[in-house]
Amino acid sequence: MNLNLSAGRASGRSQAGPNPRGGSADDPAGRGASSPHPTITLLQTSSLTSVVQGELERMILSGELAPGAKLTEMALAARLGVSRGPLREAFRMLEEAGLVRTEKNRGVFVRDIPIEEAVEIFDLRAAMDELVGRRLAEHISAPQMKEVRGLVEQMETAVKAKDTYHYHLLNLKFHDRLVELAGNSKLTAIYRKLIKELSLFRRLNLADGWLMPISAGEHRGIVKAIASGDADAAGKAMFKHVIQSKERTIKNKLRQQAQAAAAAPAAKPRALERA
Amino acid sequence: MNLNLSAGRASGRSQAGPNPRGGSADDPAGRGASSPHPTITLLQTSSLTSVVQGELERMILSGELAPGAKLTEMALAARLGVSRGPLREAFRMLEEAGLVRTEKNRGVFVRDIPIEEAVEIFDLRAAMDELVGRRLAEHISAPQMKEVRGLVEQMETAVKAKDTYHYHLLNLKFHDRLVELAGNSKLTAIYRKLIKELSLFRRLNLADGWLMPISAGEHRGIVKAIASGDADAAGKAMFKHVIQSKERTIKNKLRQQAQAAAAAPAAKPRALERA
DNA sequence: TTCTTGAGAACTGTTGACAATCTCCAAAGC
DNA sequence: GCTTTGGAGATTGTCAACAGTTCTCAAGAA
Repeated sequence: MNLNLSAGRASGRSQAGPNPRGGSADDPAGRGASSPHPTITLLQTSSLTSVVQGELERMILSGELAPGAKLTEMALAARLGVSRGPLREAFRMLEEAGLVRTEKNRGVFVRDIPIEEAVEIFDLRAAMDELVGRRLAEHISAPQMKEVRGLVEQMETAVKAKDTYHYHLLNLKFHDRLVELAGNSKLTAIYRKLIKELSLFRRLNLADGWLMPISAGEHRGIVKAIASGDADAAGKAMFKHVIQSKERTIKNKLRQQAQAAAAAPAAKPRALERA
Repeated sequence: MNLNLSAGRASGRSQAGPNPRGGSADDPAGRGASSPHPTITLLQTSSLTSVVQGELERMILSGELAPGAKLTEMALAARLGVSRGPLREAFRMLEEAGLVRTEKNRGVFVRDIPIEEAVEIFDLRAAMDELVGRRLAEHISAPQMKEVRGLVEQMETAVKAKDTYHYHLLNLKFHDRLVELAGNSKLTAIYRKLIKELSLFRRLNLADGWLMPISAGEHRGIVKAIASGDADAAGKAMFKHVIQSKERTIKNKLRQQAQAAAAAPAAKPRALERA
């Protein structure tokens, strides 16, 4: 759960503290008495906008707010225990981050990443990861190398256990850590932004067991290339891995969509679309 | 209702407001039907927040609001003829876009890109442009090739005329167009965001004539590599060009900073920093 | 039946006001 | 003289209310 994927606020300190584990059962009518989320009451002094932004982002990335869902201002404001002002400011941040889209006078919706955009993101990520591979081959330290190898071993354990969920988390962590170790904070920030957007696409198909061994094998190749110090080889290994990951993901998605279409031929698949 | 952006209040000097139209052509809403009058579509798609965001972005990128400058809510709201709400929403967008930074209870400031971050941006841009070069070598069409060659020739004309200003504009256009022609909209969007941030760094030193011929020569090499259809060569040419551009820019900046420091030895260089 | 129409509800866009916090400056204390 | 303290002014954070637009849905007409 504690992937290091939190988006730090540029200003001031990023909120640390206990993980908000909220069973949002309360339906608040009155304001100020007790907020439904402990994080908010705890940080009333801190900027509500930033807390709301983080909470909305968590809800979106966890799937609690699914792609296409409408985010009604009044309902969300009541649920989070804030007024519409900070909420709207948070919307603007999420919009700029690519997680929601706004239609004037109609509302804010969780963005639905089309397959074409996912392809673009993968291609872009491949170029970025190629840079990462090169950099790491040149600059990685021994303890860092050991850490990365540890992640690969954990992943191989997950493969043997057919534990797709943990493999997924470890895979995210592995790549995130590699990018981080490349030492370019701008690259890291944009990489994470892209991963967040991709998660809006991958939602349906994060678990697909038979792909794990292939992916895991590529990871071992990446680590080997980095360890060899051959910048070009490491870059190419990263690039190819992302591209192949793209092809696997896309193919998988198409197959799932076809299955879904076959299973429910007449049912309306998505009623919220507007061309 | 009233989009009057003139300074109506008596605070400070009354200055005729800049024309709100124009600005960035971001129009993500894109309703399908074509409206009979452009004014109608304008009102349908643009909220005050989006107009203010565009106007602030224009002011920042043009240097009217310099890096480090404080953006006081009330003053700006009065100057733009809107209330603080839309202004604050625009602030959040600009913050996420990396153009301003926010300090809680203290205000919003135009961001000052440190030299380390500029280096990171250049390195990232190099990786992205390498992808651009590869893609173009594989997919560019004949008319597109002709258009790009035209831009290079215009730049060479500017070099001969020692017209640094137009060379700068053409250079931006050249690279922007190449990225656009690569056909990856996500890549294009992020590239442009990076360029905007970089402009906050380059502000001081966009005009430095003697570098023009070198840069122009590299452009010709890039075009040649793309035309040859050799993806690897084109990618490498783009990558190297950006890296060399980075080194020229950084070296130039350091030299200028040293000059400035020598000219004003005792003056406090930056009083606004707070760790 | 099917399409149009219009009133009411629901929602978003915008504004002004109140509360909390920070900044600045002068007066008091060492 | 130097530091501390306290209060006024200025600025930001948040909220509630008003205004304008879109949506819903039932009634009426073709």
